[in-house]
Amino acid sequence: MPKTVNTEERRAELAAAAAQVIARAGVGAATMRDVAAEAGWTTGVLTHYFADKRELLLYTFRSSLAQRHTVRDARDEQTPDESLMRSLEGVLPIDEDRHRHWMVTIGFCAEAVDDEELARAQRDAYREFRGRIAGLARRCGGVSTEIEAAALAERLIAVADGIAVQAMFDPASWPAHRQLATLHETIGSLLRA
Amino acid sequence: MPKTVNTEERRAELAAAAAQVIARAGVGAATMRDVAAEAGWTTGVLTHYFADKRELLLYTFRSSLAQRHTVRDARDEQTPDESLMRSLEGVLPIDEDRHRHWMVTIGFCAEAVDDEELARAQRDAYREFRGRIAGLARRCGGVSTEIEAAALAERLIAVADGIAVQAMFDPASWPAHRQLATLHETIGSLLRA
Amino acid sequence: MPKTVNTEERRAELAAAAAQVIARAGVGAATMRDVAAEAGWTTGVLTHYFADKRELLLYTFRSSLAQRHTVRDARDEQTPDESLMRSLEGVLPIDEDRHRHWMVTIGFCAEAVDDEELARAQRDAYREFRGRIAGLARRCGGVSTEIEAAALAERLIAVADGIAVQAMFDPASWPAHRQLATLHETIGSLLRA
Amino acid sequence: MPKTVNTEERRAELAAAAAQVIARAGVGAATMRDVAAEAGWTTGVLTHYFADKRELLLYTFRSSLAQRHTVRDARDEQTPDESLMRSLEGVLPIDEDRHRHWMVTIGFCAEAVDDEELARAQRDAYREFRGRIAGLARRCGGVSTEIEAAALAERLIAVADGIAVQAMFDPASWPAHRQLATLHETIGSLLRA
DNA sequence: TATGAATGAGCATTCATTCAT
DNA sequence: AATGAATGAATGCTCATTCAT
Repeated sequence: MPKTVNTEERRAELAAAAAQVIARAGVGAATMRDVAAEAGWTTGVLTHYFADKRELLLYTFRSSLAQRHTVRDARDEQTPDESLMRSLEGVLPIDEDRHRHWMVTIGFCAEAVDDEELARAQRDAYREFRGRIAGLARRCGGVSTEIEAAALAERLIAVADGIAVQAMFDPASWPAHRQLATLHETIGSLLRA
Repeated sequence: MPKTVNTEERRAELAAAAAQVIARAGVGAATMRDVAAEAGWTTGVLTHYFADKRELLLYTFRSSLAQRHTVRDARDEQTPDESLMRSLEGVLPIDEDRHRHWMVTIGFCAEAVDDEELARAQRDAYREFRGRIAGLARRCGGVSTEIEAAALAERLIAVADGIAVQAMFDPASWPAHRQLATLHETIGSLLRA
Repeated sequence: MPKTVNTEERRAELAAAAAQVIARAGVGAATMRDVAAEAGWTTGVLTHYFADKRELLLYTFRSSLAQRHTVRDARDEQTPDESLMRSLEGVLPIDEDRHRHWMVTIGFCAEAVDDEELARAQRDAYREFRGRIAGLARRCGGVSTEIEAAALAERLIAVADGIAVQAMFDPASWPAHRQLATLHETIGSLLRA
Repeated sequence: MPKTVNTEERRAELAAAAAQVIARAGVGAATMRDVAAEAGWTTGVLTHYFADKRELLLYTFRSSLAQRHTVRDARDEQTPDESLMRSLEGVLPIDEDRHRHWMVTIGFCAEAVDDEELARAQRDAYREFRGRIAGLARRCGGVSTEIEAAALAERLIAVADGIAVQAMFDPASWPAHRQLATLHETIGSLLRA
């Protein structure tokens, strides 16, 4: 009986290595060799678990995304207000994981140009996140209709994303506490208005 | 008597071609050959005006940025409020030029990982823009100190960037008028609060 | 008590799969994986029964050859004239088996360059066939010496091979009945002369 | 003004190197690197003059074919009988050039499986040759119709090809003089009949 | 100034082969 | 006996870069 490997686990392991390399050196510099070496395997293993580099990248993006959701879901026993705020905080690059996820997202975005499937994956991820935030906003009260909730979600996400982008471009100006403070204040203003 | 060429003009022309290719196919797929072909020249010309690909990319980013500022500056005879709003609107990918600029920005960002000079260029661009917005915010009234103006600028930019990012990821959901409407409403809320 | 396998049968089975893949896609495209899949096994089985790909190819060639002889031998209760003609007809790619054998032969030949053992296998096969045809020619009458028989065999084989080669290169021009007619007429001329 | 290269000449030069490598080591072993090295260039040159390996192979086959025709054409001031015989002799691997051409042909044939364009190139080459031989046969007298000429051409080519194949498979048994003698005798028999 | 020929390092990918189970 | 995970060398090909003209 041959040795059997948990395929999904192995794929996740390799995707984690890919995310690491992308965060460290950029998508352009993330070669199959580098990813394999980062994971402690040879290139042959990479092609054994992923048809090609594109599939690895797609899986890495989805995996990075799923990981963030998992973290959030683990804390689900919270008030809707807390839940909403935690979800939006999850967007900010305030720790290594979230910073890495932004790197993967940017790299993925750069590769998604001219690739409909990758673009769709990104779009779907965004819509799913917007739906999630809209749902939480609804449960928080303050909006009465589905449409209002969606519009509010867009604004809230805009603020979080906007802070994240600035923090990615100018990390020195944006330590974690400033990102969080700015997020809370801006969202406070928005909800009060 | 050798033919004389306006070096800066030629560089700008080549950078425009580079921006076009990056927007169409992504940084990863933007080869020297493609850029040269897009400009109607051969690769030799590219290497004649730029030391290497990295320099071309850097110049392309700065050039794309400068072009946007030029557009804005041309309309400077406006009230401070109008000026502020126009500057923030300039961030949104609501026409081909601005969409292309975002493509260049994203591609540049993906390449800037692990390259301090590129990262600095991006950071400086951001800081310069923040300063500009803070200045306008000051002249609009409503904030009394330099520090308050900077903080407000950060929030305003966050909103504009956040909408832009969503629009880039999901263009179908974000036609120009929705981007503008959401920007105006969200910033209205912010200024009122 | 381990399962016992008839080694030779298994090797023949695998060689048949190899012949099939070579005929379908060419030697160059006949990978170990493809051959194993064609046979319904995994690559591990292939390497279990053959030391390496070269050995598989050699065995496949010999196996393909032996199969043709078996077919001929089964019809051995014939007059010498009939036997001779049937043997020469056996060269023509007029059915799937014989077409496949030519494919294997051509592929084998392409690989035999720079490989003395493979070249020898091919040479020996040819000599054995020539001897067989010479023997039949002798029994048919018309030649009196061993040497004359060998010379006649060479000519007869040349005709059959020559038709076969043309038929392989341009199958549309050479349906089975034309191959047979041309063989019979040409050999008729030769024997009459 | 840049250095200008005669593209066709360079392509022919590279194709000659490819033919050399194929004859020496087989198509399977003829790598781009080997061919480049044989020609005294780097791999980049190969891809500069040929889109890919397949195109190189196709060009090499056609080039090898054209070269043979050129040789024949150079001797065109001959009686039809001589012309016919020289053309058929041209098929035999009796010198290095013709041997190399057979190697290229066999390798090409092995690659043409599953590749309609290569197969067509080979088929067309054959038909063109048949037409040429039929034309010569007609001018020699002995056949009265177009159809008879074509049928005769097929037989003549069959004999020449058949001898060539045997000579390729068993060179030791087939020195040049034996190939020629067998060709002349067999074709003599055929024409007399 | 502009060309395009030439370089060669580097890439993703393929694949025969090994081997623990 | 059979599996399939893993290896890693080798392949075709890309492409930034150099440079003689």
